Amino acid sequence: MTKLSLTEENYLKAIYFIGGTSQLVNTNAIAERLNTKAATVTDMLRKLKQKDLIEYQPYKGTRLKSEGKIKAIAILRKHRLWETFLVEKLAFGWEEVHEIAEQLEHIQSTELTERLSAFLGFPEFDPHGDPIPSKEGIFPKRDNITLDRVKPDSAVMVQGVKDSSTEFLNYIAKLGIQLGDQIAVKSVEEFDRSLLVEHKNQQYRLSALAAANLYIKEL
Amino acid sequence: MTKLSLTEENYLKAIYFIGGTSQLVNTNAIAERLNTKAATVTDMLRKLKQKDLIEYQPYKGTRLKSEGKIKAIAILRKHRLWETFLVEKLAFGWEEVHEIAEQLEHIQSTELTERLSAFLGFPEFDPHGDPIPSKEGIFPKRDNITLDRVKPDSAVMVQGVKDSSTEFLNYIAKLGIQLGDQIAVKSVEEFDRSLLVEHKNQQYRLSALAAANLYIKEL
DNA sequence: ATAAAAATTTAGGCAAATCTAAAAATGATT
DNA sequence: AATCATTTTTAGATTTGCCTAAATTTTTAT
Repeated sequence: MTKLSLTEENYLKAIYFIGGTSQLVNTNAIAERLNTKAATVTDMLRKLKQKDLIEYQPYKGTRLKSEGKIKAIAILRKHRLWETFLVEKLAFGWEEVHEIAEQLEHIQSTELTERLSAFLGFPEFDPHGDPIPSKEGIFPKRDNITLDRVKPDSAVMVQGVKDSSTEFLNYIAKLGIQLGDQIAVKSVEEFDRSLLVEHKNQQYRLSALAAANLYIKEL
Repeated sequence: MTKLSLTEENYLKAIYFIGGTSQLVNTNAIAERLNTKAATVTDMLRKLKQKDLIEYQPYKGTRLKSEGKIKAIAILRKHRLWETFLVEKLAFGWEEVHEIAEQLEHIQSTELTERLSAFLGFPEFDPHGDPIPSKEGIFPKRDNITLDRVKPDSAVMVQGVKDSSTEFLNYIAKLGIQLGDQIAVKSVEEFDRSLLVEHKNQQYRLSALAAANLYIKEL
């Protein structure tokens, strides 16, 4: 129930993204993700432990405790709701929204979060296709098939991206791939498992890596 | 162009609210508004002066310089746009929104601000009836205020009608409303934004639609 | 198994924003 | 014009989040 500082929230979020809700997370991994130094992370881990938000044994790593998980998931919920708002209501491109959502996710008001969710029609997935946890912290189910799992000659619809780095988003933006698009897989190259696909009446080749980062639904 | 800290922004805003764009503002007045101590304010004033955002002579008070004015007005613009969003899109009551808007006003993204404004239909007044400065920092003229933009407990004079259909003119004639009449707004109903007004020693209720079509001047 | 490498923590400091208490400047009053 | 009250600033600390450099622990490799 204690109100966390913006920095504390970002640490919880980082631990959550690296290790999820159960895996041990290294100090250096956190430092790298937050562009800070290991020594700084150690300081903060001691503080978060004292607030009972994380488990932490010096030299052994850290993981979220239940209070920490709740906080981290609540921030994620806000982040994805705001991204949905930015894309669906303000017509931002889905590559542009992350930075702004990073700020908006720290706004403190559960009332606001819930009204925003209602305004957006209680969305379960954000514009990247990532699941939006409910206010109780439950994630909606989804078929997690990626494009690289698909047999040749199948038609699929793009449901989301796994890798939401700017690089990847830019890449697929360049190809013109958007949520809801249909893609037909023509063939798969034995050698490097790259795919020959047909998309918007064009044929081109997608690397295995790119395909592995596109969530799809088979049609 | 320099990015200001949240605290610096709040100081500029406070100076703006107390002294507007030209009046000298006392250290104590700022301390009171920000619930802080005079000594703290002195420190910050020295810092803001160094950044050339304010004029400041020890013991003499402070006032905004042009850069400071621009920043303060930009924050005000964001605050009022967000309030409009919260009330009009998320159906908050207009008493509840201030605290949330205080947080949202610090989100850094001009792109976001401008798209929000567009999404709201380029509003010129917020739900309290306060003017929303343009992105160039220009305040809209108050001439075109309609009765629905007015705060409760304000007295106004009828200056004209927006809708000049026979139906509307007949309606206000039936109520006995004429140009130059004084109307006092007693309260605004949350539910449908209808107004309880006092006019010619009578109290009655006006719909939000009727109020939106009456141009008024605040007294 | 032991030394080298890597990861992590400790120690000591710095900047921002805050505070209290004391000193200084201003202004108001006789 | 001298004093007293008020306002403001200065001085010295504190907290938070961050840093570098040195010390320590863990892991890896000979």
